[in-house]
Amino acid sequence: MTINPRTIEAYKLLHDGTLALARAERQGIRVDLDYVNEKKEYLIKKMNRFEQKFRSSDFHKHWKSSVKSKTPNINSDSQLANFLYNIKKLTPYKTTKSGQGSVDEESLKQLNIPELDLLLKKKKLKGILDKLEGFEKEATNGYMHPFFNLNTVITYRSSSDSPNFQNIHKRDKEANKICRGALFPRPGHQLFSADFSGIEVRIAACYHQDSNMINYIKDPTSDMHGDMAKQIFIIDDFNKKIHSQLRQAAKNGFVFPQFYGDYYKNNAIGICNDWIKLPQSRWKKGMGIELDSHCISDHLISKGISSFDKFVNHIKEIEYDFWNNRFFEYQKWKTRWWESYKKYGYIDMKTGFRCSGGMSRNDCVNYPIQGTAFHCLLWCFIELDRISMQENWDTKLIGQIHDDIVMDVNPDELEHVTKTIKRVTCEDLPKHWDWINIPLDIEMELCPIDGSWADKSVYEL
DNA sequence: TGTTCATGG
DNA sequence: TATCCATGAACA
Repeated sequence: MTINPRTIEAYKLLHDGTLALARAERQGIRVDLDYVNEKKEYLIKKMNRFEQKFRSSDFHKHWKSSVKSKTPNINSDSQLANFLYNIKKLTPYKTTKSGQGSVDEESLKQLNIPELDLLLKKKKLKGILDKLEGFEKEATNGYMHPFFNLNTVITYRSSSDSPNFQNIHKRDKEANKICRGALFPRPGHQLFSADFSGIEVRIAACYHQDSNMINYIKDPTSDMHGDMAKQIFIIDDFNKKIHSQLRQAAKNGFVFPQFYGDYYKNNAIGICNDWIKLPQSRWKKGMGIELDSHCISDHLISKGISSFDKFVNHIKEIEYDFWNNRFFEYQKWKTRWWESYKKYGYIDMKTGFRCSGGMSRNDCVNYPIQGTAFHCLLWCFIELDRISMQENWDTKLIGQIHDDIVMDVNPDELEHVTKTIKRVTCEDLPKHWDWINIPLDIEMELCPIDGSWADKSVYEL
């Protein structure tokens, strides 16, 4: 599969984008190396404690006795898999792509062996430590300069490396605090970010023009994920605010996987494991997350979903309804798009790139959306870079995370900068590309003056 | 070098 | 026919 620009404008987007991103790279972001060293020491000590505890356990003794000649490497996933699934003959919760028993976090948790928690905790800390060491390695004179590439990704999105600025820990609270707590603006400045809300969903709508989807986007009182949560968890009281965890479960366990081409059985498993913590194998009363004063499992059982198999079937019916009723036009677009690819051998992005060569059905409907959504951000990034130089801003663009622009802001310029960002993203961009006939929106976050990236809070214009 | 695991969108 | 895209570490 290859993607090539078909217009001068498409080529120019990458050319100008490369220049704008190069200026952000040169600017860089400040790293507090004393803080990094302090946290590294803390992490190493904590990791050692988990490791010592693990090494003194019966589990480890058994593992050690099972390997010939020397001690097992507790960092080796394949040695662990061999011990668990070949020596101890445990049943793997799931297998990897190549058919081996998996030892990822989910699989180890399912085994319910307390010692494995020690290994998992150590591994989590190791990930944080690696991130800090990456910062340290790439810092010169207290600043690091992550690269932003436009030539590495199959969909013509961007990537980042040395260090990767696009996968710094965020969701885990402790990891967020440690990793982002190492990153600062120039003295006297503030870190700031502006991210497009639901840009892929909105850009997808520019392609498929599904009327129900457009209503969801345009009507601020509507809530697609909330509606799906009501349907999935069978909540009749439509006046009641959907429990935020259930809404998240619907969003990340059903809606997005469905958009990317997943199907009901995986959704059912994912919702149970990752989101409502209801073990499929032991579906019973009093388990899963709390809903009001009782557990989600009790609620589902009371609604007739009395086993995991029934839940799978329930999700199957919801999937049918999702594509054949709720988002019927989106579904038709996917079919048309795929048929057209099979007939002509390529598909064209709204931004002037042509994707040709071998693609699966999922690739075919996902690539143009992912690429185009990023091109929206890239156009804004180029425009803001141009304006910042023209108006001689002290505020600088320093990076980008797919749908998120990151800046190092002079507090005196804050108001002008944020108004300019809002105008460029929500007005100038849709004027520049008239195929954007869906309203766009951004959310902004600001850190205190001299505060770290871990200290950001919502910023209202 | 390919696989698996973590992280992010 | 069945989850899209990346980087990076560690191991075999």
